[in-house]
Amino acid sequence: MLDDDAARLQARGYRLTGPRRVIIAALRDAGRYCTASQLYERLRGRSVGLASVYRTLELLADLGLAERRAEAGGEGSFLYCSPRHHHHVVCTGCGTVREIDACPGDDLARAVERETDFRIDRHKLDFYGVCAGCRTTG
Amino acid sequence: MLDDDAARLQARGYRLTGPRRVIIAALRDAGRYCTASQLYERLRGRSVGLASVYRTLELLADLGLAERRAEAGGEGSFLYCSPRHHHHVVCTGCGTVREIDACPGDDLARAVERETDFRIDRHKLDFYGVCAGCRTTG
DNA sequence: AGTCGCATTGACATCGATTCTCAATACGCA
DNA sequence: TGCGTATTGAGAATCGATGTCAATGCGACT
Ligand SMILES: [Zn+2]
Ligand SMILES: [Zn+2]
Ligand SMILES: [Zn+2]
Ligand SMILES: [Zn+2]
Repeated sequence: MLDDDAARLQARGYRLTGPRRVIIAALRDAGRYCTASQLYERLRGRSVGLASVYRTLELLADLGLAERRAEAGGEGSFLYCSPRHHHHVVCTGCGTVREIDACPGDDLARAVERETDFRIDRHKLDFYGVCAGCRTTG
Repeated sequence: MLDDDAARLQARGYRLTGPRRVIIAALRDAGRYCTASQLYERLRGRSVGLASVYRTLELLADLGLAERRAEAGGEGSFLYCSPRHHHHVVCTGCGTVREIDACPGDDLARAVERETDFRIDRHKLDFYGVCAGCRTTG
C-alpha cells in the first residue's frame, strides 16, 4: 500500500488499520478487477473477515481509489485506481488492466457541450483489446 | 420498439413476444438507466412478470442493445443502446442520458496501442455533466 | 510507554436482488 | 388451423451484500 493511499484515508478521518492495509495492497497488486470473495480467498490465513473486504472496497470506491463494475451474472468487482486522471486498457484475454495517460481531453468535451447543451464535468474512457502476452500465447 | 430491434432478436432465433416488446419499449422510452423493478412497476397491469423483465434485460445486454451498470448499494440498472457506435452523456442532476456521435476515434486508439502494445478492438466513453434543464431549474 | 475513547473488526444473522423451477401459454412455421 | 417448442408468470430458492454487536486495536493525549 502506498503512502499516498494512506494519506487519502487519514485525510478523511479514517484509520489506517491492518485489514485495510492488506486489502488495499491485494487489490493494487491484482492489477485487474477483483470481487470481494476473490480478495477474501487470497487473504485466507491473514484473519481478514469478508465483511471487512466489502467495507474496504466500498470505502475505496468512495475515496476514488477504486472503481466498481457490474458483472454479467453475479458479483460486483473492483479495480484499484490511482488518484490522478487516467483511463484504462483492459485485456479481454487475461483480464489485465493498465492505466494509461491517453485522453481525448477538453476539446472533445467542449464539442459535446455544443452538441448537447450539457455542461460537462468529467468523463470515463476504457479501451478493450488483447495484450502482447495473450497475442503470442493464444 | 423499433423494427431494427425486432430484427436483431429474430436474427438470433429469439421470438418476438408481447412481454419483450413491452419491456424493450419501456426501456427505450425511459431514456435513462432503469432497474428491473422500476420497469416492472411501470408495467403493472400489463401482466409482465418480474422474471421476464430480468430475462429480457439480460437478453438485451447480450445482443448489445442494453448496457448494464453497477449501482452503489443495490440493484443493477440497464440503459437502452442503439446498435450503432455511439457514446453517452449522462446528466448527474436528473439522470437523463443522451447518445452522442462525438468520438475520439481511431487516432487515439492507435496512440494507446503504441503506448501499451495492446491490440485495441473497441472502447467505451461516457461524459458526465448537467443538462440545460437542470441548470435553469436548480 | 501508558491510558482512554471510539472507530473498526470478525463472525454470524438477515436482507433482498437475481435466478431457478415448472406447468401453462403463445409464437413461428407448415 | 395445428404442432413443436421457446417463453412466460408465480413462487421458491439462491447467494451476494449488508446489518448487528461484543471484542479489538488505532491514535491522540499524557
Ligand atoms: Zn492478456
Ligand atoms: Zn480523460
Ligand atoms: Zn438534467
Ligand atoms: Zn467511439
